[in-house]
Parts: sequence; C-alpha cells; structure tokens
Amino acid sequence: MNILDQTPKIIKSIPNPGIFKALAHPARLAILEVLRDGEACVCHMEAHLGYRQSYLSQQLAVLREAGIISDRREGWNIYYQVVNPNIFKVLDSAALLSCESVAKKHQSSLSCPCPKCNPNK
Amino acid sequence: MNILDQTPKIIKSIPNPGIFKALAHPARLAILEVLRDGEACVCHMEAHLGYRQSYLSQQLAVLREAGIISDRREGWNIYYQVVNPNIFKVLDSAALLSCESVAKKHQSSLSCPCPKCNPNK
DNA sequence: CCAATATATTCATGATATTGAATATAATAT
DNA sequence: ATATTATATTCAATATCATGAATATATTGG
Repeated sequence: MNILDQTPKIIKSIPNPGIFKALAHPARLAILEVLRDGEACVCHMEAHLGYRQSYLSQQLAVLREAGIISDRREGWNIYYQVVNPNIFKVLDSAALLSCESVAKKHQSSLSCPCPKCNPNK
Repeated sequence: MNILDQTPKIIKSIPNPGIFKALAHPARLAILEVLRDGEACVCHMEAHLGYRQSYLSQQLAVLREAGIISDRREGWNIYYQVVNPNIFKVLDSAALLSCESVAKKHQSSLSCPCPKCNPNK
C-alpha cells in the first residue's frame, strides 16, 4: 500500500535539510555559541571570535536566510538573536554525538565597542 | 583575557560541523527515517524510498564516513543501522524548528527481496 | 570456474559553497 | 553636507557537493 494513497493516522515530519546546511560550518556554529548568551551585535562577535566584519556579515546572512537568526537595529548597531531557542537543542544533541572542544582559531584580543558592552561611555 | 590562557572551569563543547553536513540532504534524511525502525539493507531502502541502488550506496557512504551509520554483512545483504540513536534527537529537535510533511518524491511500489522481509522463502 | 545477486566505487559534469577583497549602505555626529 | 561608525553586499576565484552512468567487488549457488 502506498503511503500517498491513504490519509495518514500519524503525521510524520522530517527536518528541513536547509537547517543542517546552515549549521554545517564552524564559523556559523561559533556565532550561535555567542548568541547562546542572548543577542549580540556584529562588533561583539568580531571582538569575541576574531573574524573580520565582512566575513561575519556573510555568515550571519546565511543564518538569517535560513531563518535561524533575526536582526534588530538600534542606532549604529544591529543586534542578532536566535529566532527559536530550540536551535540550541539541535546543537546540544549533536554535540553529544561527537563533541569538539572550543579551540577558537580566531580568538581576538579586541574588546567590543558597542553601547551594550560600554554602558558608561 | 584570552580563553586559551587559562584552564577552563567549564568544558564547553560544540558539535562537529561534519554531522550537519551529512544531514543536509533530503535523501540522507529519508534513509535515516527508514533506519528509525531498526537496521535495514540497501534493497529495503530501494524498495521503500524508490531511489536507485547506486545512488543509495553513494548516500550511505556519506553517512558512513560521517560516522552516523555502520554496516554489517549477512550473506548477500548488507544491513545498515545508526551508530548512536541520539542522532534521532538531532533530527527530532530540528523537525520542531521547521517541519515538512513526509511527501516522498520517490515512493516506490517495489517490495524488498531481502531475507528479513521474506522469511519463508 | 561461471552466473546471479546485492552492494560499492569511480568518473565526469554541472551546481553550489567558501572566502578574500573591494565597495556600498545606513545611522549618527559635527 | 561631510565624516565616522557599524554593518551589508557584490565580485571573483577556488573548492566542494550532487548526481547519472558505467563499472567493480563480494557472496552464494551451481
């Protein structure tokens, strides 16, 4: 019997492969680790991850187009946050399978200049 | 302060991007849905998913090389199973984010010829 | 050994992803 | 208006992925 010939009794669902495509990249995973602590602007990620701004912007665009993160402008800064915190369940369950320690290639010594990081300026 | 300069108090871990790369493909996700019910041989997937044998074999190789599935020969047949059932937690949490109904493109009308599917032959 | 069955690999081509470099845009301050 | 700051986009070169076609391997049974 063909599954398409009948009204299904249970609704099975499969994930959208696009989610995994967006997650299949070390820089984008690093970005999401920053966003685990809440929203962050690009300069914040620049300071914490050490990637160049335009590179981060490209990777943020991939995550944005995949519907994983959203952005919000506040003056000069654009703050990013995850659309659905359940994304961290995906990351955490995947980390259980084969984890890698966070050996940041691009650890930076810069400090973030954004207003959130410098409230008294 | 650089994270690499100190002994970390907590061990953070990030998932291996290779896992997501392997999952970022509809045929491979369909294969894993078949394996949700337990081990299955290639002809079983051929019958249930309608993909050609050599195509399935290629996709199985990707999942195998990613360490997601393992194989076991029994006579003519090679049975595949997931290495770690936690992979389904990854799939399920991702499906919660953006689910798609199982509209199988390649639903086949073939029946599987393997001994497990035909115990009395 | 030969034939049949189940599965795997290789090859070639087109499509897509990666990433550095350069440039563009948008908001603010002067 | 102009300069500055934060961020985004475009372009081009390279690398990787997707996939059909053909072929190879391994097991079993004569």
